[in-house]
Amino acid sequence: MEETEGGDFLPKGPQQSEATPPAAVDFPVRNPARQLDFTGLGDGASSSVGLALLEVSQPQQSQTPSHLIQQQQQQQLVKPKNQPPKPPPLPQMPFLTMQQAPQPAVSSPHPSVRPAVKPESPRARPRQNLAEVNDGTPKKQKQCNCKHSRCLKLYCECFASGVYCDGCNCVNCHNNIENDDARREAVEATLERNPQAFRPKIASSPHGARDFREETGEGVVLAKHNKGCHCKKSGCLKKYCECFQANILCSENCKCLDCKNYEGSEERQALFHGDHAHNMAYIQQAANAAITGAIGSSGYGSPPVNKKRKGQELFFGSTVKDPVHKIRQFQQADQVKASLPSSSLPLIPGAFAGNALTLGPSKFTYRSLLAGIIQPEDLKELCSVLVVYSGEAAKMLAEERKAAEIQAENSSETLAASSVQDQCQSRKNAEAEKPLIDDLSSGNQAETKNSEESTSNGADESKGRPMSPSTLALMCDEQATIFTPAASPNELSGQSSVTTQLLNRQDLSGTYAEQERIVLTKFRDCLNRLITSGEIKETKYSSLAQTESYQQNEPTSNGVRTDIRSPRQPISNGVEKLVFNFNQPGHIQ
DNA sequence: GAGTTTGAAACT
DNA sequence: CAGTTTCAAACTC
Repeated sequence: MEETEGGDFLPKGPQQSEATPPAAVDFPVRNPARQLDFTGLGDGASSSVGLALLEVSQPQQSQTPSHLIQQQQQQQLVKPKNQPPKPPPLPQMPFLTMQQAPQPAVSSPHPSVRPAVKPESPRARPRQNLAEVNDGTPKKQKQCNCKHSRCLKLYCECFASGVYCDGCNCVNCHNNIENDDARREAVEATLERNPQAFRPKIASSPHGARDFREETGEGVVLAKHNKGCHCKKSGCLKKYCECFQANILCSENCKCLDCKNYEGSEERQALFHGDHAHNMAYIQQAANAAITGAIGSSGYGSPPVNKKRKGQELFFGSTVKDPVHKIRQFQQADQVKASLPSSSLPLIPGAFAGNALTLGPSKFTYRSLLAGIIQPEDLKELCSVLVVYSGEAAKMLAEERKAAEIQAENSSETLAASSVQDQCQSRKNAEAEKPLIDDLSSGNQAETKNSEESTSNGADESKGRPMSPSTLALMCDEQATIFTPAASPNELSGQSSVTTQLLNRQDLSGTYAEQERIVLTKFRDCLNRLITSGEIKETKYSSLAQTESYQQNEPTSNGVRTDIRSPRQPISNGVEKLVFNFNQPGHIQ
């Protein structure tokens, strides 16, 4: 394992950039410092390996940059214990310095979850100044501590990086000039086993960009591990994991178990911002997701950014280990789908969606059909709607009671009063609808706005987080206490007799019950519609899934593509439809 | 700083 | 190719 200094999450080595053609990076470029140049060797060159190297393109001392010489001189000075002073590097073993090195594609300020600097021997310190990353963070060349490998196996980070040991704490080191023959042999053997052994492990994404999430401050790096990790116990959230260590998300290349190193992972985010409030929010999110399985991650303020996602998830995969986890992965998938250029995608519908590049055989995941349907704004809206319904119901019922009283007082006009009551109720129903329509109308506007904002630059947590059911319930209760007294004209009518008070109390109780009934009825309707949305989605994806198997080689084929929509888009949202239905007068009972 | 855990690399 | 061993870094105490 290599450790980048500063505890920052700099990748192990420079990312292979687009500027570096694959053919040129068959050998290591990842740690340029004192790095041997394998350029000139192709994949098939392992037999001739010898570290041939820079001499091909960068011959000899005469062209050795002064800073290289300087470093070489320093190497002599700081050579590890039990190593005799090195002679100047042989021509065949040219070095690169950090200055020459391509900057890591990932220089993200990984929030320090670990102490910054690996303890190093005093002798090693002078080298620190040699390597700087562009952000000013000292880039210390790591020192290995190999004891049994002679630093001639890939176990040795120095060797794996293609650099001589320098200032390391290794024992019986052969990764040096003095043991160049042995080293060459080791390199040959290594390349023989794996011609790509010295290739950088981390490859930039085709998009070559990275994204910095304002929300978390974490850099979301669009790169991936060429081989992928195979972590089993670390959740890919420790530096044991090469992906995590390189500050990249696990990819379809990985074969890790219980991976939490994917975009949208609560564990990962918690690790990054460690903020208590956020943690609580994530706990809430996880809990909600576990309970409902229906709320898109975007609903919790996770901005839709370009993301790599963990493995491909086949929608109807059968190997679900952790539903919540998998849901999150799918949420990530949605976001990826939404943000990636369409031309790069085969555009797998809905929950199948994912970057074509991420399609692989290993990750089967289930995602709720309802995922993404409900957005946080929708929940807020729903809450507001229910509150308003509650209030309006109270008013309406109070009116009814009042009318009934009047009717009772005028017993001789019983039949007529009945008619009045009906009229009153009809009128109240109409009035009750009106503010709802207004409210929902504005709500929808707000939703649209929020969606746009979320889509463009990330979610606004302050307004993006949905309320938990308990919060919603509390809110409704609170609102009820506000609305109901005001909505009970009897209380204000001046009738103060005991009989009247008792009657009012009974009325109040009945009003509460009626309020509750109406609100719950509306909520039930809402849930029913949500279920319907899920069923529709299921039907659609089922058919598309079948289509997909025939069209996978035609990424832009029409049928699939036109049906793919971001969950935020109205047609697949379902919530919008649901909200409109709330406005239908007939639904008030 | 010692011991343990972890996962890549090496080996069978 | 899968399972096991070796190794060194990461991590814990």
